[in-house]
Amino acid sequence: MPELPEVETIKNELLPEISGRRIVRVEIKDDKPIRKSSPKEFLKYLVGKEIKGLDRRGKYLIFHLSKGVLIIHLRMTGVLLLNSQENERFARIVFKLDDGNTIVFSDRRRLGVMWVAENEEEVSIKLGTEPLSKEFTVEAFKQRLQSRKAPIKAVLLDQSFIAGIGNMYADEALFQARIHPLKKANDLSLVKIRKLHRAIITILKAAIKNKGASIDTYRSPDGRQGTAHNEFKVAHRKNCVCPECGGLIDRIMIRNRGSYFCPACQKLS
DNA sequence: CATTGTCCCTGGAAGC
DNA sequence: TGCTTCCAGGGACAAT
Repeated sequence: MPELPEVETIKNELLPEISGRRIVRVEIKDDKPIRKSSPKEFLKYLVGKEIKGLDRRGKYLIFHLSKGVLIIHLRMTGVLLLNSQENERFARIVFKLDDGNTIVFSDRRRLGVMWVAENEEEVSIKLGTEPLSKEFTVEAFKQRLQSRKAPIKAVLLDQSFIAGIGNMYADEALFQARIHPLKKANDLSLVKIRKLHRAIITILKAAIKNKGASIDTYRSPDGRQGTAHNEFKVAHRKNCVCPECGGLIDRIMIRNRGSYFCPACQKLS
């Protein structure tokens, strides 16, 4: 599932290949992903535009065009493949570039979305702090946690609180900080807040270095899997042995999301 | 505003 | 073997 490290990897790998290229054709095999305009208007907006840049904001990809932007969210099973040679059974939208390259948006479960807009403001405005930016300080983190009495796991998944963390990396960060996922956010000690702040940054950076995690269908644009999931200690490891204490990893539901943690290492009290 | 529950979506796994 | 049921979870949305 694409979270911040996966989307960052896609951005890093795609940008040098498509920068300065012009979109010459767009094939819509399935119009479900297209939002906020008709498929016809979507095509008209994109064809002829040059790709000037590519940014990530939270889990969103922002393609900067010669005029306006293309915004893509991959949700659960979306991938962007460059010149895919695979039999693309799940190809939804195909972008053809002026150098012959193609970008294929492929999405097994059809939950991914994309739309064109004048700028990225509508996305930026609703998203919280970027965890890998200078704005993400212990002080600001602590300040904002004070008004949250929900479980810390739920708060980490709130994109308006902090942008880009999803289920996998929230579980990993909480384990590294030894915090129970049900711990109330405004009940964390300063020591725990510092640990969690550090854990979020190190977990995300390590995952980017490993080109993301391929737990489900995730692939980078060259079709390869990431390796970040090989280093997961608790995420998606129910009934596996905790690498720290040898106990069993448990899984509970928090806000309808499976939360993996070590009951022995991550105490609630 | 903060919080929580429901819905979308479908292939693969699990169960019978 | 083949059918049915369940499961995964990001984010929009509504309700409280």
